[in-house]
Amino acid sequence: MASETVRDRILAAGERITPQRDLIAGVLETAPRPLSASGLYEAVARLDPRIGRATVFRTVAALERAGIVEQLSLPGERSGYLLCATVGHHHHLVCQRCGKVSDLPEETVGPFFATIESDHGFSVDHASFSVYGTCAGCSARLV
Amino acid sequence: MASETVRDRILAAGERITPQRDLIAGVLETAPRPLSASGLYEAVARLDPRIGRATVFRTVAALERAGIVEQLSLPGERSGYLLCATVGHHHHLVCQRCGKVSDLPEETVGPFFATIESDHGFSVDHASFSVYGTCAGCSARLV
DNA sequence: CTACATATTGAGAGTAAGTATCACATACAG
DNA sequence: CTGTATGTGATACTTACTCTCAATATGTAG
Repeated sequence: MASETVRDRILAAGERITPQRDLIAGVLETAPRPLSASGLYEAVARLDPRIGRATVFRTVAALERAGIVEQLSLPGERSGYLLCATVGHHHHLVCQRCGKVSDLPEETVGPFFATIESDHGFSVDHASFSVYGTCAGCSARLV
Repeated sequence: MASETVRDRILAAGERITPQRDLIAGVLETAPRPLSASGLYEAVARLDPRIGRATVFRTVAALERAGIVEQLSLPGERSGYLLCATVGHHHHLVCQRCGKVSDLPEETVGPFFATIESDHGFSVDHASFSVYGTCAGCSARLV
């Protein structure tokens, strides 16, 4: 099901399907947490060592264009690639205990941007950010 | 004044002052917008070509430790180094027209984090983000 | 003022992420 | 099934850091 969905989303975005893209999307799909560039490349190479480095980056770029993958980047850390369930632009909550990344819906972010516009006269165009902390599941486990 | 303040802030953080650090802090201080790694290195080299690459990065790291510099990073873009007026952790509003970066005060961000905690059961530890758009000044100029 | 322990520097090599190039291969529209 | 636009792999290159190490400078204690 999920695999078919990713295929559909790639096609819907006007991108071609190739075995390499299928494989790379599959790796991202099964990863429990964001993969670094080298982590992704190694995981892909383990499944098919003939896939080149450039193809991995090109595929990630294609998946980003299709809105399927997002790149997380944080100062001082290597950036990570993440397959997103939510369509379109959105933000992330990253749990520092379990590494799980969940999507932050527009409803939560919208009022915040509205505040910025009214308080600072700053017209928000876009923002891409991740909030780090402890997810509900991990909090419960810590009681 | 500003230079003295930066010196004080470096010392207060328990970091040593060296001519190189003074010079690099000065470059960041006069930069109107965030400097990329290479931009910073080139600007520094123009003032003193004997300063090594490693020193520039080490100094930036020391200034980050002292809370004087923040690194902006955005997916798909080179990260930028920025001298911050505000002490402590904070966030930025980046104007896409004039490049000006202003600080986003805790008062604006706090309620947003509170919403995340109450709506998602997600305990926020930290977040470092930049919001892109058009600042009040540029908006006025566009009327 | 001097000496010393400790931190910092510069040079240069090394690593990781990502991009460019180009001949060859393949997806998919017609 | 054929043609063409697009994708692929190999490889070289660029940018952004990081590491090492001998030489040097900082700030403190005497």
